[in-house]
Amino acid sequence: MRIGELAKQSGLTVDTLRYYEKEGVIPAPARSESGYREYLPETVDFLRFVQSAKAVGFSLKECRNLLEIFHHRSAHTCAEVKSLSEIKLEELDQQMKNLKAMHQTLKAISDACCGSTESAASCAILNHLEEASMP
Amino acid sequence: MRIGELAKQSGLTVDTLRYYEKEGVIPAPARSESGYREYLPETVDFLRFVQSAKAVGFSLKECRNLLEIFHHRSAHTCAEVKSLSEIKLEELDQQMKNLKAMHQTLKAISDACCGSTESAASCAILNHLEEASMP
DNA sequence: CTTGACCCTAAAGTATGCTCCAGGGTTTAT
DNA sequence: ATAAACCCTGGAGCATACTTTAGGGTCAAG
Ligand SMILES: [Zn+2]
Ligand SMILES: [Zn+2]
Ligand SMILES: [Zn+2]
Ligand SMILES: [Zn+2]
Repeated sequence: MRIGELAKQSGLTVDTLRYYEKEGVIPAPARSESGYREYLPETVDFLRFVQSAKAVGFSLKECRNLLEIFHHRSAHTCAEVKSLSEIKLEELDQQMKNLKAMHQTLKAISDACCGSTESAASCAILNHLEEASMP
Repeated sequence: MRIGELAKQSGLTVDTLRYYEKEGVIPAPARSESGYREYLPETVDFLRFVQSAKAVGFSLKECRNLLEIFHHRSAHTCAEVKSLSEIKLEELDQQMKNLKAMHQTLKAISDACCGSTESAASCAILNHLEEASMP
């Protein structure tokens, strides 16, 4: 399979595939005489794995590490894999907390604004942003 | 006030201040004979405003726009300001939803893994990532 | 045999928000 | 007068995940 076909089957672009190769996410495939990349069918599975991992928040570098584990799974443990998941879950949690705090603060400020089409000369939002104390 | 003093009072670095100037976040100040930036005291307030806006999720570019409004608030309306807040609140909401969905998916996958120190040859996490169908 | 579709590389560009560097003046205190 | 501390500029570097560009081979169909 050449890169265009792999792109079609994986839903990624050829540019992305070459980028993933450069970044070590997918292994460099064999080359034809003319220098074309020749992929094995299972590469599609690897890419699906990567896309799934990305979809739950893993960075490309983390996907690369996960895929490395996937490649020789018997040399790794469930504990190791689960630990990576739990770390990521914690990160997601933290990010949600941050967003929630931002949302709450902004909501409170926003609610204090009348929203009228009069001048913003004494707009509560602007006032709050000016006065807010950041620790 | 020179840039070092402004840095101290605002809690930002001189590099950041010069960067903000280049990006149009804060106006270019007057210069001394020797070319040093000479800031007015209210610049500290502007920077506090920017930091507050950043803290509730506004990007630097958005902070720049908000500060522009702040600078001649009487030429703008509460409706305009509140609209910007509400758009940002929506964005924060969307980001939280995305994170929540990622978290739920990963949590479910993670819970299916035994976490043992045995081989990951049949790890539920790896299996799920490989099989997961992404629409 | 030519045209279009496909493939190759290295390098630069995009967006965000800084941070650091080199090389060189200025101010301030001792 | 000299050294520390401060200021200046332009440009590069970092992290992330690609995308685009430029210039140039290869392959398959008609
Ligand atoms: Zn391994
Ligand atoms: Zn208002
Ligand atoms: Zn205006
Ligand atoms: Zn497992």
